[in-house]
Amino acid sequence: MLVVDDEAPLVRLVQEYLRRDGLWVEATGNGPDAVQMVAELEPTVVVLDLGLPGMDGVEVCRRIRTFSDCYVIMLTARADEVDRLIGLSVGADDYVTKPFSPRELVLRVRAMLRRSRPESAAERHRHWAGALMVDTNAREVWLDDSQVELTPTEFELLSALITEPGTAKSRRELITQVWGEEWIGDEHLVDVHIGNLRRKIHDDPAWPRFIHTVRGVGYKLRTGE
Amino acid sequence: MLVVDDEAPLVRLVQEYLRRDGLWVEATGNGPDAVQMVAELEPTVVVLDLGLPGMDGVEVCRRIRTFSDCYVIMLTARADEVDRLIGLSVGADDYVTKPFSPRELVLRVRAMLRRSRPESAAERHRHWAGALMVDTNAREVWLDDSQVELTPTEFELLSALITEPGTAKSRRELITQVWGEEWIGDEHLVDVHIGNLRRKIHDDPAWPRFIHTVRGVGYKLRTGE
DNA sequence: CATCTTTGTCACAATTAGGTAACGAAATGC
DNA sequence: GCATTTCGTTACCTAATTGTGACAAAGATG
Repeated sequence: MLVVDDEAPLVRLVQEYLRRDGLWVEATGNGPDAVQMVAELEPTVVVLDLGLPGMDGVEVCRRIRTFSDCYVIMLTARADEVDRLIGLSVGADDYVTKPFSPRELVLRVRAMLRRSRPESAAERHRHWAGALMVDTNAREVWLDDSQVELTPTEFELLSALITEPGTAKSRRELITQVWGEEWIGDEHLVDVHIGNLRRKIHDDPAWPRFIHTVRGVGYKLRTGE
Repeated sequence: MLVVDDEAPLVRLVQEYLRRDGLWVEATGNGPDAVQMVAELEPTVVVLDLGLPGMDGVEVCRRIRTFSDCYVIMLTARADEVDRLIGLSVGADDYVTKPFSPRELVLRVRAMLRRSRPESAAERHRHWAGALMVDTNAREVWLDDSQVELTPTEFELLSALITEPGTAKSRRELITQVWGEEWIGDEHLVDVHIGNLRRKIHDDPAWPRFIHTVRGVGYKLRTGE
């Protein structure tokens, strides 16, 4: 995702909006740089201002089109310019006239991204530890083909352990990951939740299949059986 | 969805209406580009003006018909031309005479999209979760062979859930998808609409077939029964 | 074995989260 | 312009979740 515009405040606004949407946004203010960056970064979508200093937006778009088939959204100050652009068949995929609402732009960008990969976002985040599986997308935990119901805290705790299997995690680390950085309270709380968790996944602390106690430190989730 | 007309304001108006209806709309003002775009974008429906500069709308339609079986809606300025067109069997599927109300056009387009071959264009617009089916083109929801009437908000909410089945969605994610980025208000609103939705699809929160509550996070739509 | 430290378990009260109904405002349809 | 639908908010109720403290059990130390 690349934004090309010489008005810095506008760029910041757009960046802010798109980043909040979880997109990575690069930006530049002049045409030649833009072409260069498209070549190097291979963005999926380029938002391009028509009135750039140095190199015209139309020219930038044409150059980009010689080597890339990324989506290009043109920004233009005057509505009647859109007609001209369409007539010229510059190669842009969409047009937005200034002033525009950031929301509108975000919607268009998202529409582009949707088109670019119809079936990609469905990737799953699953972790296995022997017979135990944690699906962080569905927020489900399965043990031997049957689902285990966990509370939010228990789920986060187990996730924290299973994302780095075999690694011993201190109580403080676990608290930071599950309760957050600035949580204050007794670290003993971790023990209680580990206890509840163990009961639900039928894990015996004296003979653990999954959650092993690391004395003096904390806990670890051991891969394999 | 492609609109071909050389009157820019009209095109923008139509785009605005159709986009508000959740459709993706491309546009061009001349015939050769239109043929090109139909080939590349493979739209389900093409709205085509009869009086185009360069290439006649009839000719454009004929060319399109040589390689595509998309629906074509013809726009014509004079009502008596319609008869001539029908006589010539140009290959258009519907005719609208100018001046027309944008609403009328939207209705016709939607009718086309409803009719569109199930195995060609519509596949990505239909989502199943067991006995529940959501058709985002027709904006219809079916449950066990009978249609369920939903309000716009309910429909969007269900769509947001069913497009990523099995994935837990936070209230904020759902709000962003249904109400938009910058919506401010209580996230609890989601709960209320989920409640209404559940009643309409006969889903019991205590024993859900479709919409499952993910405590501490939000909701997810679970595929399978 | 005696003692100290660390870990596991239990019960309980406070809090939070989710479901539902009701209601006025806004939008929509006729 | 009126009737109806839809929407966002609020309030209330129930049930689940959570942190704490007390105490038992297990492990380490010498």
